[in-house]
Amino acid sequence: MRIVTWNINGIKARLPVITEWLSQQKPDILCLQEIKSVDENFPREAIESLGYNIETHGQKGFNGVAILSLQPFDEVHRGLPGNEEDMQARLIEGVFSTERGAVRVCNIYLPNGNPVESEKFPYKLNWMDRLQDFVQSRLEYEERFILLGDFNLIPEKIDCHDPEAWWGDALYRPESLAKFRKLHNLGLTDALRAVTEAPSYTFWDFQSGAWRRNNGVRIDHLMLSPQAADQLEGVIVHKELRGWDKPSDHVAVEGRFSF
DNA sequence: ATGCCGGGTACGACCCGA
Repeated sequence: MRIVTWNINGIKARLPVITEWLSQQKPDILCLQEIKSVDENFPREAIESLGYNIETHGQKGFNGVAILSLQPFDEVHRGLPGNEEDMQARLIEGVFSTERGAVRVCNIYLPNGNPVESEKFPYKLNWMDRLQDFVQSRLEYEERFILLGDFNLIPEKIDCHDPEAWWGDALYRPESLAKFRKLHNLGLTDALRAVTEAPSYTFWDFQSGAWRRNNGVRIDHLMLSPQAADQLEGVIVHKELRGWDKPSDHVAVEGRFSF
């Protein structure tokens, strides 16, 4: 099974790129972040005509996540528990059947958190606390569980073209990384790091010629339960997508599994 | 280093991203 995460920075603007890429690659599951669309306006027909089932969790203007799957969904869950006041659409989870039981795919758009002095940074940290509780409860199922998406977290120095410049940013500072380590230490495997020690950026800013200068960061991740990690066959960062016409600033990251 | 880019809303700037 091929399972992909991709922050597409607006479904409306990115529809031509997405349909072209789906036609070429035909992944089993494509998880999108930043659809920037309400559910009613998601361009379902263009994607359904390629054979995909679609579940969305959108909101007006910002955020929003979706899962596209060749296989039908057994279950769908929307939203991160733990704060009834939080209206931001940043999590959708799908459960799928295989011959050997369930695969649970949880797609997240973790808050950016900048500027650090604003209310956005404590919101990020609080969101990560809630995610910690959610993932801990999910791992109790002892299933093939994949937590993937735009984490807005730079795990290590190697994941950043210019660590000194980024240090202190909400994506790369002690409070953020402490919570990321805590999540990791629940027993999750960082899929990309399980297969390579090489720098493997997933985001290049639109500004300042970041792509041309390879000034990138790795912030899009697949984190695997032990049951999923045992069946990991490889990870592909689809870097070429950043060079397409009208690209997202993020590229797709694919995990290949033997289930 | 912020808002140089790019998308969204809504139609003229302003919000947001990382």
